[in-house]
Amino acid sequence: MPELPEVETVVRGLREPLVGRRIVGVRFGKTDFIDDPIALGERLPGSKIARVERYGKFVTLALEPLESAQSEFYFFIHLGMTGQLISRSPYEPVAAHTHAFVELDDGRELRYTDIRRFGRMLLVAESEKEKFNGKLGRDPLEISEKDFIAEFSGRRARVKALLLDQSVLRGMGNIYTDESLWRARIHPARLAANLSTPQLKALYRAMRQVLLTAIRMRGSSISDYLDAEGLPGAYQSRHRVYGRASKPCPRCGAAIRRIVVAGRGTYFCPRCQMAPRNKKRS
DNA sequence: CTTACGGCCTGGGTGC
DNA sequence: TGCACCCAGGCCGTAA
Repeated sequence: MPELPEVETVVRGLREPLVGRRIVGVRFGKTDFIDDPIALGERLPGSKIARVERYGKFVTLALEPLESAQSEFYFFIHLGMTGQLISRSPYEPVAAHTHAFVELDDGRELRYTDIRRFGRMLLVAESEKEKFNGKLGRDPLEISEKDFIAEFSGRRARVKALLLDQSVLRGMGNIYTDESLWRARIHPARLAANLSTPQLKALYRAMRQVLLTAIRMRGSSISDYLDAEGLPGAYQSRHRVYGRASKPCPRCGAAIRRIVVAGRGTYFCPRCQMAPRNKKRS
């Protein structure tokens, strides 16, 4: 499931095949994951891809204005849980559940495959971009330690819920949240406001370390995730708690537990990550 | 305003 | 062999 490191890996892999290319056509299969498929079909052809960027868990293609038309606009693509965005030759066989084809002027095409269709595609005009981006919080790799502490220390929500909240930090998902909390030795159900400054500093460093290492290892392939060339990542071999219920904690040997926090399956070490003192039993 | 929670979308995997 | 059910991430509505 693509989170920040996977999306970053996809974006890096798409720059070579996409930047500078002109879109010559688009074709869609099912379109229920696209905000306005008609607008996409009308506006993409003829556009030149100026930049490929990551914004939280979104891949964004910055499109130069059409010769006759107005301002720059952005093609936002969210991979959801099972989305893949892969550059292919049109002669290669088409994977099942492929629902979008973006044809390029060099004869290749960008294909979007998504088994669940929890992903999303939309066009955002330059004038709407600020408003759209305003709904998302800071990038976990760009926020300063000071701002991170300020963001968390006043909040009474569970620390895991805050890490997952895209309006607080853009890009964290279930895997990297659990891995970061384990590394920082913080129980996922702790209230953020109850964490000490040293604990918040440890969490900040753990989050950065986990994300940067995961990017270096090209993300985690635990279900359907593949990068822009169709290759899996390797970080799943470095997961310390995620998906490891009842296996030993790599640090202390205690059995990893799975609970539900913030509505998500949550893995943690009950010995390294001490439960909150006054927590309600559930 | 902040937080918690249930429901919805879809379909592969699991367990009976 | 079939099939009901669980679960995933994001988002929205509702309630406290």
